[in-house]
Order: sequence, then structure tokens, then C-alpha cells
Amino acid sequence: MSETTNHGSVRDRSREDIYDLILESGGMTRSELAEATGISRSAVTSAVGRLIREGRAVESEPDSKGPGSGSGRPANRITAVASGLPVAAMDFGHNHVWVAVADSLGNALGDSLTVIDVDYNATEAMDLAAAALDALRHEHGITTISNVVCGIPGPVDARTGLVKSPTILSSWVGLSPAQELGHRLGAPVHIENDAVLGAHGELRLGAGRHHKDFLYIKASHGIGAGIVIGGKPFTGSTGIAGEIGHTQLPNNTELCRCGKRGCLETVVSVQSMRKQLQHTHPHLDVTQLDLSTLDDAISARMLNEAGRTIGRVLADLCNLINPGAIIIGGELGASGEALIDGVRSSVHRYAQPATAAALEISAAELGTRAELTGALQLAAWRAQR
Amino acid sequence: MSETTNHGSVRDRSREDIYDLILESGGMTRSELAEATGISRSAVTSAVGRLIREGRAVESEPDSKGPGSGSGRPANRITAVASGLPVAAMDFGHNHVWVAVADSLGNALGDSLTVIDVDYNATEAMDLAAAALDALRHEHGITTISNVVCGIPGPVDARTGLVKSPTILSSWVGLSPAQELGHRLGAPVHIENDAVLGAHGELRLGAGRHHKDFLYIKASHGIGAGIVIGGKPFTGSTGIAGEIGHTQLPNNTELCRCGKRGCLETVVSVQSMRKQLQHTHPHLDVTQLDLSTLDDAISARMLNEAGRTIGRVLADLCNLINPGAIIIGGELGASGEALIDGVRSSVHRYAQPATAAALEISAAELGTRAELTGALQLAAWRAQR
DNA sequence: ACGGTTTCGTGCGTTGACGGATCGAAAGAG
DNA sequence: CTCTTTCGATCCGTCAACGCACGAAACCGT
Repeated sequence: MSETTNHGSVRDRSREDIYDLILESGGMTRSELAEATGISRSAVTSAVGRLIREGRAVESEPDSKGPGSGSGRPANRITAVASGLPVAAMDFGHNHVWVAVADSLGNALGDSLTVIDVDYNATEAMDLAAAALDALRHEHGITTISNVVCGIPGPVDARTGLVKSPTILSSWVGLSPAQELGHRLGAPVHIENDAVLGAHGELRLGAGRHHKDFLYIKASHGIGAGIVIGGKPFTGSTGIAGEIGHTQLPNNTELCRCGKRGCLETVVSVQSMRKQLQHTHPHLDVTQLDLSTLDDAISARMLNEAGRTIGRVLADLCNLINPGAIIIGGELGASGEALIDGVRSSVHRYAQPATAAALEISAAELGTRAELTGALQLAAWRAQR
Repeated sequence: MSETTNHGSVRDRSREDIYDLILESGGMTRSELAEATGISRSAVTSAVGRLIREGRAVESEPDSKGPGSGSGRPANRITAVASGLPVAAMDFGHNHVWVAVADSLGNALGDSLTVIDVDYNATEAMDLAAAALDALRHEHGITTISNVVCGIPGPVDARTGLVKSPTILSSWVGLSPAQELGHRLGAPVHIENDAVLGAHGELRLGAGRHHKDFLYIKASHGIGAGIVIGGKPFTGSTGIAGEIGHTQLPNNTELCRCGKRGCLETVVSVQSMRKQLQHTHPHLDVTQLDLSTLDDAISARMLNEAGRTIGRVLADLCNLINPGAIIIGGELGASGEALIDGVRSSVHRYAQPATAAALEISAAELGTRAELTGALQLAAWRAQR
């Protein structure tokens, strides 16, 4: 069953398959392509030849020569070339907007971070983001952008493009940021949950590269999950999968903004960490504190405990979908090994032994840039459709 | 990306795609095939012509004629023909073995149910199952079986084929039933978790036909889940996804066979229902009672409460994967609307509103035959590889 | 009753992708 | 320096896919 969007005819399917492969892997030899696609080397050669003639790919030098690299003639590496228009990405957080531009393959050219209260006024935040992107465009001499992907820390309905409740950005609920930003930028804008984008980034360029099925957890001001199944991001039947921040914890009655009590987000979040730090470290200014700079035993224990709380929720979810990895991103994921260790110990304690044994738990390789990177990758991919 | 197992070359890919489509859908017109595959009608015609010449498909009469059926020439329906060897299935339960034979398309020819204590002695149960299948074969004049799929109510490691712990069948843990049954039957045997098979059955012939993403819950002596994502069963990175029976419930300390306390299975299962019924209905013999025959208010309330307990666990899982449907199977799923209503009310209460709104919750259309039917379907599919 | 419309099925010529075979090129191994 | 191994390029026979045109089989309106 060809799930690919047959743009045109099926005759070019193999060539597009090959192009997708060299695009996603970032360089393969003809033999590897023949192996991966199952078509003959001669067919691969002709397809690659056409891609090169069309300027969509280039042939680079063989990477490893010299004794010990195996006998036989070394293979040349085929690489995709950035021939199309640049793309852009936006990452809206609780109190920042992070915008970036990239070439048509999604390789970042530059980015700029603006600190504002994004939640206070959605329209103003979007104006500011559009202005920041304009400035970045001029800085890099870019006139036209073909595609923009924009991450929102909340559920996005895939059919309507509307921001659903509950989300960190309560003033955004019911808005259609794709339309509004599309007007401002004059380019097609796709809105996506930020955890899904983080999963995308780690899948292509991070800790998820060697996993077919994994969970990406964005643990920041809220907690969301991005799911990768079979090597592809999965967003559910209506696009709002991954809403794990409002799982109810036993023995916890704190009121959540979603109206329920005892949600995971009320216990584990950047805000709650800062609140606790204010008690344990009264001399610190915690309002803009980078959690990864902490290295004392007390905060390590605090972060470890936060990780254990997350891990308890993740354990049940892992029993359901049996992932190959869990990748923790967001500010809490970047805070250090203490939190990751907490997740590990809790998952191993509460999940089925066989499930836990097959599970790698790690921090996001791309750190807090995972969402932005994934958005650029997704924008580059979407620009070619 | 061609995920299909390229058996041979890619030149026949479209024809095999078409064959898979008419196989899984059970009859499509040429135009529908052209629409679904994206290739032209003339190419479909030639591929279909070759399938018919090869005896793998037949052309049946147009299904709906007469006024009101839309104008234009009615389309003929292309159906796959059972040309290969028959297949078989086995469904091991807590105290029964259910075996069946089907033609090469998975259409059931006959089945037989044997009541024994399957858990007591795994080897004996397999001997008995093999004997029952042999009897069924002779009854239908079948000499050779090409493929057998066998359902087990417990986790099955996809790589090793071993039964993992915890499972209802504790004496089976560590065994490799695929090998043992393969010796007895002289045919390739594939072992699969029974909830996965139930999901397969409902996906092809039941309530999952019109859903791409759903959860099938087998609620019987244990509780397991089968996951369908993107129209395909998903079994996790090591094949043991769906183990939701040992999710810990708050405020519940009953000891479970898995060693933990407060597992879902200890509260909701056929055994616990029977135990409760023994108290409320002292005159009944509950040991072999069919739960679907109950129609009094007391047992309805009891089943409703059981449904609510299941629903509470499912709510968190739905927030993660945002499925389009939940299908409840097993003996408890077939017990009536009271339990289903309990699941509904609990999911709507504890899941995110947007997630719950996009969710259809229903009983398995195939009832307790879902697992057996799915096993036959899967066996037919596997026989063609 | 009879065209008009719509949709389905099919035959045909052209295109070009696939697969197999062959040969040369570029490296390492002995 | 020769042998082996692997990769790349080329040629050619085959055949799937496309587009188009035409006929077939139904419904619909007058």
C-alpha cells in the first residue's frame, strides 16, 4: 500500500523514494540505495543520474579510503542539494518566541530568540514573531520563504488547525494561528504541537535516529509527548495525541488550570521547580534561572524526584505501546542526568520488566533546540509537496 | 518508502498492491482501485486482467443496479479467489482451546471449542489443540494447511517467539509454542498475543473497519489491549505492547499474580465478576455462567462499575494516543451495554474533552469470536508471503 | 421511445523505468 | 605487479504505466 501522496504519477515513485532516502539519511551510496529500495543498481544509477541532472542531488567524494576500509572500489556518496526556497520555523513557548530560517533541506541558517510573555496577548505575540522572522530574513538576504512550521505548546486539532484546551497558552484557545501567521508572512504556515516537533527533530538528527518507535517527552512549563511509530510521527486520529500532562497522580490534590486536581503538570514543571528552588536556595534569583547550571546535591535530589514522578506516569504508557526509547526534552530534559535517572528508576520499577528491559531512556541530544530543529526539518519536508 | 516486503522485484508492486486491496477490502471496483492506488484505470484494468488470468481474482456482477443507484454504467466488483491452501487458527484461553480452519482468504470453514484447564499443563494443552485441529481437518477433507496463527492471552516477544511474564498462563512462560506446535502440525505456526488478534479481526471484519487508529480491549480473565495505528496492528518495538492489565489503580491493595498490588486485572476480570455474583446471586452456579445472559439490575450495576474502572485506565491512554475508537471484546465486552456504558462515562469524565469527543466506544462486533477471526485473517495474509 | 449524460471497460501507441549482462575503473591484498 | 573485490557506466530487451479515444451499459429527462 503506497501511503505516499502520489503527486503526479506512480512512474516517478522509485526516484522520489530514492530522493527521500538521501534526504532523510543525509548521504547514501548507490549500492546502499539499491539495497534499501530493493531495485537494481542499474535502475538506481539511472534515477540518481536524473536527480543529478535536475540539480536535486550531487555526488561527493568517497568518504573513507585507505587500508582497512575493506577491499574493492570505494563508493561515492550521493547527497541532496538545497535547490529550493528557504524555509522557516517558529517555536512559541510560555515566555519566548524562537524563530529560525533554514535552506530548503532544513539546515539551519540562523535563529533569534525573543523573550516576551507569549500568553498575555496572542495577537501581539504573533506580530512580534512575524517581525522577528522578517528581521532574520533580511539579515540572511532571503526574499521568499516557501514554508513555515510553527510549534505551539498545546494540542492542535489536525483537521481545523485550532488550538484546543487545555494549554499553557490559554489566550490562544480557539485561535487559528495558521491563518493569522499566514497573512502576516505571506507563506503557508503549518501549526503543530511542539512535542511532536521535538520528536521530529530527535527522529531525524538526535537520539531517535536509530529507533523506529519512541516517545519524546517535552518537559518544560507543561508536559507533552510526541509519539514516533514505525519511524513516522503519529499525532492521533484528530491530531491531539500526546496530552499526558493532565494525567492524575494519586495522593495529590493541587488544582490545575485544566480544572482537575492532581495533574502531573502541577507537580512537575519549570514553575514548580523554581518555586521549590526558591525555598531551598533563598539567595538565588530563580525567575530566569537556567536549571542545567545547578550542580548541588539538593537540587539534584529535587530534579531526581521530579523525574521519578514523570517516570511513574510513563511506565503505564510504556506498557501500552512498548517503545524502544524515551527521549526527555524541554528545559527539564536538559537539566542534567539527575532527572533522567529519576525517570529511569521509576520506569523500571513500575513498568513490566520485559518492557523496561527493551527501553533506552535518555535526554534529548538536541537539547532545547529539538523543537526548533524538528520544525525546520518538517518545513523542509512539507515544502517539497 | 516501500515498507512492503519486496518479494522479487518492484515491477509487480502495483499488481500486488491491487491484490492486497481487494483481499483486505473484500471486493472493489476498478475505478475504486484506480482511485486508491493513484494509477490510471487502464493500468488497473491490465493488472486486474492479469490477476484474473492467473486465477487469483474473479469479476462478479455489479452489486447495486436500479434507479437511485446513480447514473452511469455500474461497475463490476473484483474479488479475490481462494486459490491457495487452507489456513488454521488456535485461540488459547484460560480454560479453553478454540481451533478453526479457513480457506486461503481467511473465510472460516469450521471451528471447534474444547474446554480444558489450559494453564495446568502447557504441553498437554498443545497436544489437545493439535488433536482438535487434526479432527477438524479430516472433517473438512483438508490434507495440508499452509499456515497457522495461534493466540495466547499473554505477551509474546516478537523476536524470540517466547511467552513472557506476566500472563494468565503461568506454566507457559518461557516456552516457544511456535516451535512446539509447528512440530505437531507440520506447518509454520505464528504466535501472537490474543488482543492483537482481536484487534486484527475487528479491523478487517468488525467495528474497526472504518477507523484508522483504535484500541481493542480484550477483557476476559485478564485485560489486554491490541493497538491499531494507521490501519495496521502495532505490537511495539519488541512485540509486547498492550500490557495494560497491570496498571495500578489508586486505593486498591489486592495482590496480583504479577507480584504487585492493586492491578486492574485483580479488580476487573471474569473471575472477580463471578466472585461478586456469588455473593449477590447465591442460588446461581457461577462457575460456567455466561455473563451476557444476566439481565437484572444488580448485575448490570456491577458490570457498569467494572466498565468504569476500565475506563479510568483507558482515559489516560487515550490522552496519549488519541484513538478514533475503543472496541471492547472478550467475555466482559460481550456481556452487554451496561459495561460499555461504564467505560463511556468514565472515559468522558477522565480524558481530555477534545479527546473523548473524537472517540467511539463500542462492544466488539464479532463478540468473543474476534480473536479467532483475526487469527484466521492473519494466517491467510501470512500464507501469501 | 429516444437521445443526452454519466460512468465504466478496453484497445492501442508511446514513453521510460526496470533488470540483467557486460565492461572498465578504482581501490586493497598478497 | 597481479589478483580480487567492489563500484560505476552503458546498452538493450521487456514490460508497466500513461493518455487518449471509443464502445458499452446504465440512468435521466422530455
